Amino acid sequence: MSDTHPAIKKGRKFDQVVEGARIVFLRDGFEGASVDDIAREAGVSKATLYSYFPDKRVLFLEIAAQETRRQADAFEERMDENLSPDALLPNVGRKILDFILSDFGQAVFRIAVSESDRFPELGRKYYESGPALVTKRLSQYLASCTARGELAIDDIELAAEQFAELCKVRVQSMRLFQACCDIDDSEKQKVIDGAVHMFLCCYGVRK
Amino acid sequence: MSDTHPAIKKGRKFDQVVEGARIVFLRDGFEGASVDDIAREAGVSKATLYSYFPDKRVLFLEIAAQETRRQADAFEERMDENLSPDALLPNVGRKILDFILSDFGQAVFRIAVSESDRFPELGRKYYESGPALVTKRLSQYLASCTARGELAIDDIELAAEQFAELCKVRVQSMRLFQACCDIDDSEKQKVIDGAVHMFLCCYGVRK
DNA sequence: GTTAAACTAAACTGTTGAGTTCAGAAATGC
DNA sequence: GCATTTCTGAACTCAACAGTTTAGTTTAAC
Repeated sequence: MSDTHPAIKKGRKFDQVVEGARIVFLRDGFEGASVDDIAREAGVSKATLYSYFPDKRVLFLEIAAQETRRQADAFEERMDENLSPDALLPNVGRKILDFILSDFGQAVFRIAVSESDRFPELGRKYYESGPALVTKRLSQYLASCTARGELAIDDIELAAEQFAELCKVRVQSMRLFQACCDIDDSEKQKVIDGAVHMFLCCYGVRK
Repeated sequence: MSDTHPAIKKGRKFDQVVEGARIVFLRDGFEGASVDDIAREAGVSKATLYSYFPDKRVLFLEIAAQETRRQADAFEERMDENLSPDALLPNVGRKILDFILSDFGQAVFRIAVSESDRFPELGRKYYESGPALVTKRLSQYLASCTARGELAIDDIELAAEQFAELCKVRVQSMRLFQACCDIDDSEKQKVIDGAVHMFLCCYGVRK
């Protein structure tokens, strides 16, 4: 059996369908997206679309699962545990912040918030593959710093979540609610510096 | 002219309509809510509803405006500027956290996130009457502390936003994405204590 | 008790969108 | 070439929902 791919798919336009759905769902949400829109965006007939997916709901869940995986990939890289906090935290902060502000990060967040009522699993998966994953990786790093005596942290998981949260200051809601034109680089840097400074102030060991 | 009320309303069931719309919109969002649902919930006929509001959109905006006002009221009380930070901040933290976790706070946030694309003004109003208002009040207080020499803060607005953000640690996303059964009181207290401790660590003056 | 305003219930219109069907065209395998 | 699978497109069903209309009922003011 020369099956290269898992199982279910069996047509040449499968990927087109998925890609079209991705674009439209991320742009318009579940209700907002119409199947006709998706088919048009995918350059595919409705019948073809329905030959792959039994209904809109299943298609949506497929996309959502795929996107949470994609989200997880963006954070899966292990951090260099040997770097000192004041060298590594700014990079981590920048990465978190850039993700939050990216079109992709915004879209996924918006979808997760507004559809996690209709699809309870979606909210949990988003959380696991996003915020929870970040703080897990960060916790591991902070633990090794603490072990080395570079940081003095009591509740490591709380500390990790605090740092991640501090990186969202100002920018998250501003972007989310279009409360401001846009966030320039110096603004971002201010937030990251603030987060790192506050964190090290609290958990850093005096030299 | 013995007009007691502004202008537009002119029937006895006006308040019922608004109340019904409030319940259904906050529960189901704009698309999710049907006008028939609202009329049923309000105990009113559809014709009556349409005698007050020209269409669903206007009704929604009315509710949204009302709810952002309600949200603002929850934070409008001025803080006692004479209290020391370690006495006042825990109370502020508790208030923020309780609001975030309340059904009302959750519902309004969810609506703001998912409908601020369809109704651009809504997002901004939500932001102004919620997060922005909190940090504004908090900034005033922090400024007076700094003036008294009780705190040493460089960028006051940033500090205010940092404190508010620290109060959302863990609980905000957990509740939002139903990632955990529920948040008990000791958990809340841990988050607040963590926020206050971190904040004072960074901005408190050494005694 | 009369009258006018507010309200009701239910049927109606028009639209939109999910999902189906099918006759035929295009690609693919051999 | 020929056969099979995949895809098309357009027309279709069906249900939900926004908004309207109407004939008739309730409320309340005087």
